[in-house]
Amino acid sequence: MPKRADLSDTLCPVGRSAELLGDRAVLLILRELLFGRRRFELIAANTGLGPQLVSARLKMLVAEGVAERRAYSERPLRHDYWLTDKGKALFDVLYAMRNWSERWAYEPGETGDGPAIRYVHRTCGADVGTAKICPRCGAELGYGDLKGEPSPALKAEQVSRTG
Amino acid sequence: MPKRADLSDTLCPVGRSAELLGDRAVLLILRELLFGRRRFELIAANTGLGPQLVSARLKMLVAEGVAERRAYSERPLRHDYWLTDKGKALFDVLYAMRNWSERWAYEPGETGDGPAIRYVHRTCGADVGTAKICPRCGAELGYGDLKGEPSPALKAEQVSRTG
DNA sequence: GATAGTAACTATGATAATCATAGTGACAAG
DNA sequence: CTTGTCACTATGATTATCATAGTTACTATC
Repeated sequence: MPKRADLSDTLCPVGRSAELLGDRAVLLILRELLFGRRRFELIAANTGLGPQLVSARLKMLVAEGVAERRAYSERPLRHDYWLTDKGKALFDVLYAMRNWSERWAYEPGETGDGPAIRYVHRTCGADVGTAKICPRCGAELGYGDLKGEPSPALKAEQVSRTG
Repeated sequence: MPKRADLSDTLCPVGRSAELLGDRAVLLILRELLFGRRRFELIAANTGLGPQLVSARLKMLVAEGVAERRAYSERPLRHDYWLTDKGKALFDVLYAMRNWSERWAYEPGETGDGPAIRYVHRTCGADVGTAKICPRCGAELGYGDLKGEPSPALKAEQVSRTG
């Protein structure tokens, strides 16, 4: 490829975020970080991305202020990656993607019985389905408000990736 | 590049949609289609993408059932592209991207005074800001419910692209 | 104290996606 | 019959991505 066209100077808000989010590797890494998987090797294993690509994208996310690199051990020196507030706010985007997929991206019965991931509202316990606001208590649903439970089939897939 | 890793068989809903949406060109084309710009040349001009890429992505969107190719003129034969219901449902994702950008992706004052795009709820007239549900009437906000008004600066940018 | 293990990366070469630019086909208008 | 429009396709250079292997720095085990 040639150098990718630069949209970072467009004023369009979709164009701006597309510069960051219009990249499979970035989306997959964000998924891992949002699920609380912070370690390099775990991210690489779960996403199936090569270490070089993971490394490059994590550097980019740090440079963009979306993630933060922290030492979690001094001896031996080890680092992991945490989302900043700017990064946590991307939950809404990935949640919208998840909702779209649950509705449109599976063949009937492909995920077993229910959704691929069941989300429960932490504060009231309701299964939110694919709603944007909690169907029981009406609260908005953002980062940290939901507890995700993968279906047995998805859980099996995740285990097979991490070994 | 090598063949891009295929995620279309993953059960993870984010992974599945990432296969489609983790691509700058796709996001930009969807933006155009959601804004009602259906003609090939207009899409190419507004996105800044080359015709080959636009052509390839539109074919893919049609193959995925996200868009539809229709003849809008018989003589001369001319085609344009319309979103299907599956495509219209992606509004939620792009709207979440827009909301994130409005909050996190601009320097202070960069868009002038207000947001880069002001959204008004069609049925009640409220300026929704960056809310997920209408702050006045409480309705959920989906495809077709909002009227977007670009800021003067963004409008100028759009005009400069299309000539 | 030499070997094996762990975690976070970096290096290398092959492959293919992207870009810039130019060109095509079918028709309409002047 | 030349120019213009619109939806594309063709070509070659560039470069991002993948697969695989290697590196660094330390710990744990034999």
